[in-house]
Amino acid sequence: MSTTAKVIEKLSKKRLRLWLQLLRANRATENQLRENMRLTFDCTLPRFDVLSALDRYRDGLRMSDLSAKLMVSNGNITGLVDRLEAEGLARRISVDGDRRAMRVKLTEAGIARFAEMAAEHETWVDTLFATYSAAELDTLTALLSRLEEDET
Amino acid sequence: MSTTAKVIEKLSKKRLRLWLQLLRANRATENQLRENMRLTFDCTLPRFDVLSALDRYRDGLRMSDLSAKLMVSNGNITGLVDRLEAEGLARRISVDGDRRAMRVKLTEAGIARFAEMAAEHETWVDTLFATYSAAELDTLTALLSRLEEDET
DNA sequence: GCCTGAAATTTTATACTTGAAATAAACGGA
DNA sequence: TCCGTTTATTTCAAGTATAAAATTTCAGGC
Repeated sequence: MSTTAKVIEKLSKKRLRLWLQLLRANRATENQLRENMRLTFDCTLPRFDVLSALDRYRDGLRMSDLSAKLMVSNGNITGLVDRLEAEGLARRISVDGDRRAMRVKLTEAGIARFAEMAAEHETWVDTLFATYSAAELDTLTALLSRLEEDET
Repeated sequence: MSTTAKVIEKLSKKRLRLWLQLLRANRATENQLRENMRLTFDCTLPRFDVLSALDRYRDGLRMSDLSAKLMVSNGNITGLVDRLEAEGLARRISVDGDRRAMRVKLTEAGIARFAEMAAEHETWVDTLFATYSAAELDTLTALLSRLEEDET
């Protein structure tokens, strides 16, 4: 095998190794946060994610904005918002000028609930990512941001 | 606010930012791979993950080994192995000396099928992670491996 | 004003996932 | 041996997720 081929092969192995590591890192973190969220707030991670997006956009978000931001399917968002509405944490508001669309907003209860959750959530993340220095955090974040390009 | 408090606050924000970025990177990658896997092989990512683990351990793995390695629940593995058995790609073999346990192994068809998939999968990963240099791949992998410590 | 195609959301079927309960077998003393 | 505990797996109910089809509405050309 040529020297070039060996380098390419090695790169390929390194890429695969990184992908598996990324998967494991994500799963380990999600498993911890899921458990904390369930035990402390009787809430799931997907619901927290929706609340988090809605908290950042207090004017509300379209269903399709939510699915784009969270990178999940439309049908998935429909179900999640249904449950959050049933819990009284969010509500659908019709958009005037477009009767197809829906704007989803946090209720007052939703805002308050999310604030509690976010505070605890931050401490959990602090613990889970405690081993990283500021420089390492920046490095990791910058490198990972390259993976975001969606090519649909 | 004291200088120390500011530094802590900044670290906390950086950690949260990293976690969100990790989530997005993982989701973007999984979404791409899932689509490729479905269109090319009519297969899901979870099934591929199980096949991959079984391919590495040709002597077979216990159900509980599979759930530990893939970091998913026992019940989840039961369903996945059920489907892989129905497809003829894996089989359960009783463990002698312990009638509670099951050893799961790839069938010949499973070995062949996984080989095809793995080859294509590697090219997809090559594409998705193409922007990283060898050094960056190593850095990322090393940094992410710190998140794996399960504290159950 | 009508038609055609695109857009926003929901519905449906199926699969994945969890946590908890159930089952069954192994194990370790008294 | 018997009993209580632990271990391995499955079952179950509920929630999460996707892809594809269905609905409803919009928007532009004619």
